[in-house]
Amino acid sequence: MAKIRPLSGFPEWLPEQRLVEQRVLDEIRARFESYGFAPVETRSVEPLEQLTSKGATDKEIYVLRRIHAGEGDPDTGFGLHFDLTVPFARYVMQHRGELAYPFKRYQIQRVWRGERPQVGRYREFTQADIDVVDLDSLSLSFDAEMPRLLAETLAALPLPPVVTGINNRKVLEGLYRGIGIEEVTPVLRIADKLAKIGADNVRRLLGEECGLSVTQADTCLAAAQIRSTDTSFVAAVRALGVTHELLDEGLDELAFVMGELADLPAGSVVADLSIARGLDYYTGTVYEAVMPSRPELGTVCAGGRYDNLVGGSGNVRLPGVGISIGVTRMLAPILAKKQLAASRSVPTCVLVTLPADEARGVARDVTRSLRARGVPTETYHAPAKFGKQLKYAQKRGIPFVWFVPTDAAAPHEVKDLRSGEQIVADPAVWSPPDADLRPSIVRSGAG
RNA sequence: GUGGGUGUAGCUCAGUCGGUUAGAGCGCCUGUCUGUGGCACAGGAGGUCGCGGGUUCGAUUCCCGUCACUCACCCCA
Repeated sequence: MAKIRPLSGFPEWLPEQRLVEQRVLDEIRARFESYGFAPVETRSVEPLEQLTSKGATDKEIYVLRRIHAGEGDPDTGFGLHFDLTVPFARYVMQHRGELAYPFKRYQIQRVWRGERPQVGRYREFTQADIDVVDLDSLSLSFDAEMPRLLAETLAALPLPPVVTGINNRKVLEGLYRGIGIEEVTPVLRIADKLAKIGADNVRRLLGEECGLSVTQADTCLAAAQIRSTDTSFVAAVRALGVTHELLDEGLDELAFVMGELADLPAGSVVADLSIARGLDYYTGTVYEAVMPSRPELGTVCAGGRYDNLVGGSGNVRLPGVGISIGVTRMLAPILAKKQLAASRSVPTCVLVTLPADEARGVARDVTRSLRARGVPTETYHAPAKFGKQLKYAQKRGIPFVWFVPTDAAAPHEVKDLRSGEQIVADPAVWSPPDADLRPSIVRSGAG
């Protein structure tokens, strides 16, 4: 029998950690719904051709296979989804006649990637996605709604601050074409690495790997270094002296988005012209969010506009824009280091003690009464010394212990385990302070 | 997929220059403090030293392989 060990890249949590994750997921869902996004859940698997088309080719996909399949038998042709956007595109196509447009949906599910795990990189993790799709054309105002909702959601979470960088593919593509670059994609990839490898390396690689002239490389580098928290990036790009139709279009779009977000708290969004987002299906606005205090985590949220992901055949055209929150990436390192934990390992707020078997009836009545008032309550399972029952509550962090009377004449009492204070209480009316009703999230240590 | 590091108790780690019953701290369980927890003290459970093979009288220790974990590259939430 093999030893029981954790599986790398498949994080699991103790209850006091899972409680934090659940709270975060609840908060995200509430924010998504406050903007009117409708809930959707898709199946965990998609046909492999669905997963491998759409330009997302180099994702490591887990393939489904029956254990009793024969040696030469093919697999089932299904794979676990590696994101929520591709399944969503399939979902929209499948139900396109039944949905109301623009269709706004949110989807919070696990996804799987068969990559080598590392810090902040997992093989099974949770994403929280919002997307909007519309028929034929999609209003640019949704490009601005995404980072707004994202910023609001992240600000409400018990996590370090997150900055969302915004760019527009058309700006870079137009700019590159405007200076005579034919092969845009490899230039995008290298420019995207600016933050990681630095300006000198970007300049060198643009020359070595893309064959750019010194002036071309300098222009690309200068563009990638443009950042602004308002619309002033437009002037900075214009100053490069490049003109191209696509560039103008991209600048207009990005300026609109940044203008729409001008009221957000300072530092929550920034126009960052180095962001390219790999070579996926994005066609316009792109987003990439990072935690400045945890740069090693990399991108914690990402997304963008895709005009051709949904549809692509016939006359059906469903452009979309969306963003994905990397819940596991943001949370897992913090949970693992116990920098955030729940104040108790169980939801229980009150433990009703059981002094003797004859008291079961009374204990049950007290428990029921508390539960009816919304207080998570459990009864100790067997008559035992109070010391043992108190310890049961203590170890789980349950804040209150209820003592049923040992003789009919005596009053009920409730004890606050933290202060040690014990008071006479009426089971029909006593309630804990609101703050103690549910486990709270506690920060500890540095970070 | 490529390269480096590491595998001893639930956790963090000692240790064995190859030699009888493999250790510590924390955690866990029990008891004592006349049915009210935390503290203290006393006791206890828990390990085929990752797995397979080789060398040897003898391997947890040395060698090879393998798997797992981990770090970096690639790529990404």
